[in-house]
Amino acid sequence: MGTERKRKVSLFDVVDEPSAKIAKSNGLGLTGMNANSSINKWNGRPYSQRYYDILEKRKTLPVWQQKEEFLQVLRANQTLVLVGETGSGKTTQIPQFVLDAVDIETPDKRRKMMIACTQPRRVAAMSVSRRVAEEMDVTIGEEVGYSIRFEDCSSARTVLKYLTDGMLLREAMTDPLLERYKVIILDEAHERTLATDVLFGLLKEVLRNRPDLKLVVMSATLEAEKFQGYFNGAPLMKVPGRLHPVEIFYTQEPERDYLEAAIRTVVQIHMCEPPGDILVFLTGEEEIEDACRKITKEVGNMGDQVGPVKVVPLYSTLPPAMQQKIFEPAPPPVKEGGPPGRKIVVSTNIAETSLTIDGIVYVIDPGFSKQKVYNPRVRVESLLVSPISKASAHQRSGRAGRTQPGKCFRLYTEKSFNNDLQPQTYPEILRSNLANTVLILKKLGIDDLVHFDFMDPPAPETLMRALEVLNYLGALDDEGNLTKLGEIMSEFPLDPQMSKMLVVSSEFNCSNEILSVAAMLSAGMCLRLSSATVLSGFHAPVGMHHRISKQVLMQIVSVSQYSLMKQMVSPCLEAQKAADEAKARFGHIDGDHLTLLNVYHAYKQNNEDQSWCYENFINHRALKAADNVRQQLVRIMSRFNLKLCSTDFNSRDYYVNIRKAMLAGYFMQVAHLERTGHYLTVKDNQVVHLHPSNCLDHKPEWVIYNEYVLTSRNFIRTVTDIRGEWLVDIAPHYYDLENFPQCEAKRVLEKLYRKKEKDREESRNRR
DNA sequence: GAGCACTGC
Repeated sequence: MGTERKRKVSLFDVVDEPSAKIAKSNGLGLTGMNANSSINKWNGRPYSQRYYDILEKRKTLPVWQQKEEFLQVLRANQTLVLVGETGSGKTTQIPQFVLDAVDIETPDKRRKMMIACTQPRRVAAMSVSRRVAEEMDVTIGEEVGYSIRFEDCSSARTVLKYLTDGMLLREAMTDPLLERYKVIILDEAHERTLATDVLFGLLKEVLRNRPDLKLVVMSATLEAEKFQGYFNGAPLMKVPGRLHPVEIFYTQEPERDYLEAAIRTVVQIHMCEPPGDILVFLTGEEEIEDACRKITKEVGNMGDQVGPVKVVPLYSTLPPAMQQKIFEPAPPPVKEGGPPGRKIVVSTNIAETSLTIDGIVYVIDPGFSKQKVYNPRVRVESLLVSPISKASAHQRSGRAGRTQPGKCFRLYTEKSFNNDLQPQTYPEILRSNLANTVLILKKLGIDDLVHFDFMDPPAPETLMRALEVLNYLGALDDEGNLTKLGEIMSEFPLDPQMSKMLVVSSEFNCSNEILSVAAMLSAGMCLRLSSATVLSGFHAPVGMHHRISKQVLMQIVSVSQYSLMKQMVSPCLEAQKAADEAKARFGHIDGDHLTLLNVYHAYKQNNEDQSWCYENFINHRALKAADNVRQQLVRIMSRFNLKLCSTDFNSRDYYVNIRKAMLAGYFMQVAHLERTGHYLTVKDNQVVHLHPSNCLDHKPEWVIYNEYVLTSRNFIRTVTDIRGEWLVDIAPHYYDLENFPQCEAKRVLEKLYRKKEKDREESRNRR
């Protein structure tokens, strides 16, 4: 871990100084250190700077004072770019202005049209619409509503609808000209989600075909000119934010170990700075839990010369009940008149945009985050710890100024900030597997992907890969046109492989079961039931003994058990027992997919009972989510008259059919066990290892896998045993030996093809 | 035998 962090930090030019020396002068052993001298180090820096230019802000009027100007510009233009920092009130105000400005009746006066305001996140769509409904004094779901997956809170009377960007994209699939809308507002456009980027290109075309439609693009400052350029020089309006000034500090030298530096900075702030809570940005769960422990320990070591602290971790996979802790107040002084307490939140990027914590005065920004990257050559998405962008750093520092003037400590040099950080985070569309996106584009009628007007065009190789995958799946024909199958597949909110598996499952007489497997996978379930999972607590580095494996916490243990287990003195044995029991109960030796199916069946057989879940180490919340997904998938299946059916459970084919149906979707994600004892992915010939979380009791010759995870090694996770014969039966077009790299798997396949040929001849002769 | 940033449909 330590060495890895060093490697990451070296992305900023690290001074070649032994880490020991740094640790000695600035290290964690702060006891007895002169507090004031350490704080002066940053207070006295000549290069500390105020980031927000307050004078410039005064030049711009607040959003509610610019209404008339806004209405004029909107009336005169089809597209308008509106720039506003967090706290400008644009998300609630602008849609209400629009409502006043435009005639929402169709020209023939026969029906009303709506104003759509998109948000990247469900919670935002919901909470903002509620607030606006309240401001307008209407009932939510009536004139003002929202629409998110699983929940449509709108009616025939709705004129202003908040919805997620993904939802609007789905709507476009059935209503290509978005004819029910008069104005579309794309909010938080600077976040550049996949859906927002597709909507950009799509809306640009729709605007040409619908002169009556208007588009408002709302974004934070930094990329406004780019949006303006993209939308043919649309006028740009600015509204100021209402953030307090935040003072930015940089380190004089690059930090060798950002985790250590972050902890040191927390302790220094706590010793020397006035009251106010601290927010620390780190990259992932493990790092965060580690930091929390170390901070608690460090502060504890200092005794009662400093105030008490409440250290709170925050990341998305934390149960909601635990996430709530970030809103609890800082602890009171230990004794009356003693030093005040402080809340310290250690968080992933989730606190950068999705979650807002009031009362934060100090932000510590080490300059890194985990980012998704896609390698089209091996078709793998992975997470990489990378330096953040300037925009992201700006966003992070802004978190310090929500309630009062704040300070942000950047654990990198000002030179690094200026020279090394790229201005913007790469948009998601440049970092993702686009198979699903291409399928949606095709369904939207975009035939020429190469000339589609992407704001940032993806790499041609990524598009080629996506087209290739869709062609192998039968969603596109050889000319790249959407097939009937592809059309059905595009309706499922799933990856193309999974949609394919589902659509063909009726033919394998197991659609009921495949629905459950798909729902479980889609709800993010990958059960880790092996005892080794739990045992990791023992094998963890010194100081981590009391830590329970996160898999146990999140995947098989319910929320209420989480707090319980955190308090246990030696939870490892308990957790191991729990996992062993769970595995004994639900594990299926043929694979993890089937184990997921077992868990789902058991859950249903026990009437979705919460206490049953608790007793059986099942995460009730996750199962409920899976059930929700399943219902949605069933509705889509019925819409296309896809039969819901099962093989007799007592039949030998029950599991065989399920495995075959899975293969029909996942034939491109197969690995073969070589004589060396290693697995090689088929065709790509990547060496991979079965993730130790798997439930198999043997190493099958062929496996399908759901995920390819690049971490310390190349792992395939959620794997199921399949048979070589099925490959040549179910996906001969992919297992076409003419077009196959030389390898052991090829020789085995050759044999299988010969055998198949022989069998065919024999049966012919018998006739 | 290991370790999943964050969304969304």
